[in-house]
Amino acid sequence: MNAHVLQPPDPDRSVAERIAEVLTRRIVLGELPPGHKVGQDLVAAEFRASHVPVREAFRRLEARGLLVSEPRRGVRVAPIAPEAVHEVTEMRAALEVLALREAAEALTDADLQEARQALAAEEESGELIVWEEANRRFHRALVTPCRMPRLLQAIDDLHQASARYLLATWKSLDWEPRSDAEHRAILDALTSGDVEAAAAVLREHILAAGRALRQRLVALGRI
Amino acid sequence: MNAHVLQPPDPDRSVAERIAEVLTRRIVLGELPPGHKVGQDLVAAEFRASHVPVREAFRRLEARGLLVSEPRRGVRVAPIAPEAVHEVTEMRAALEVLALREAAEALTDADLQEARQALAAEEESGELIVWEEANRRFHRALVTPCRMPRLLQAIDDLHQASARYLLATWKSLDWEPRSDAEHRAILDALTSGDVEAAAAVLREHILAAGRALRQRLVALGRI
DNA sequence: ATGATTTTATAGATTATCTATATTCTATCA
DNA sequence: TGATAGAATATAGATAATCTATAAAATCAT
Repeated sequence: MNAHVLQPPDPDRSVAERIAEVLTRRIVLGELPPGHKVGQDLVAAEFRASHVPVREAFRRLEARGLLVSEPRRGVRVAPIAPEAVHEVTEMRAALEVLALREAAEALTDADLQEARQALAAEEESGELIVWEEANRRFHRALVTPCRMPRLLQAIDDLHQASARYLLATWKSLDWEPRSDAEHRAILDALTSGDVEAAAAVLREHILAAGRALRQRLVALGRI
Repeated sequence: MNAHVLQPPDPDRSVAERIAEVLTRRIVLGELPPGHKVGQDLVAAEFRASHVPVREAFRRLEARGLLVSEPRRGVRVAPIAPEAVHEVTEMRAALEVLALREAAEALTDADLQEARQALAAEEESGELIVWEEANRRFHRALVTPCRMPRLLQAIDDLHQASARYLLATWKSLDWEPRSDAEHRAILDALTSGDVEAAAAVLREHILAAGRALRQRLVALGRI
């Protein structure tokens, strides 16, 4: 019996991969809140799958820091704590700056064009989730040319965590479109070939965004 | 039937975790060479386990970069390439420096004492593998106090990769004990409270070791 | 009401079985 | 003889039914 009613069959991707993908999206979007218990049998039933690929998907998300697993007690959606925001922010700053420096010499006009388009998409976006997608596109355009798969994967994982913190903290309601002046400054520096200036702005940009997020999160905690 | 003949039963750790641990050790030590095909049924038979926890162990090691998985073709031990050495080296430099800076204010005399003991163990070691263990102890002592679990996990994973590259490149035969002057310089800087100097030396130390490793690996490739 | 005890639900794992694909072996033909 | 198409085999990925141990919930006795 072919089991994949909801998802397209797609023989090139394993069931575990597809489950991991859907669960990732739900966690990042906040549909599954922090601390939420994710029962393997429930997920298996939903995806018309057995518990084996579900457990494999759990292991993937655990490695990415989206799920936490307690022995004999199953898995839960990772909590959102100010310390974790700080951690992810600092790691992003360190690794994205590294990636940008490594990408710089390989950076083509097409890459810069992609970043410009992402920036335009940010400025057009009226909704947080749309802005966040463009934001990720922008950052990714700058680092992808470094061609370091392990580094890029680590940055992607951290970005996912960041996006989750952002969406959980600023609900679309009270979010207002931001100027993205820093993104523009990074692009200008890169266009004029000043990689170090771009790296410095990128670093401060990530840290500032992290600080804002952390403050807001602490404030929410006090309410 | 209780299945655990070789490993102690230990109900607190899952079968998957124990398999992952043993496979990790084998890959790091080079007992399983790069490119080696790891058959799930073979591993399952060896551990007297079913293929389910074996696959979970595979997912863990895949996330750590020790295994690579091709759909429908199973998993292989990750290759060792000069580009990967460069990548891991740069990531380690970035993240360990971050961790050291964050750890600095929490660094106790006990931590420094542990680092000193590790340094002594390095200098006493006549064998590469013993030295490597002490080396990891040293680096870990400096970063652990930062209390950032995600960062520490990432550093640990990178260290494992580094250790694998080191052991694969310098077979114990042609390795000679090294002075570890840089480790001593880091310790001296920290003892005198100069965190920035320690961070600078740590960074250069990691990068220099990475360069040496990479050069040797490229040379081996040319033979 | 509360603490101890039973019940229930479920995580983790096994075993047998199934399908699809990669690989290997073999036989055929140029 | 050598390349290649096709059959046979091995195995990855997955299912389903079942089992044990434990954590959580419900029940009962005090």
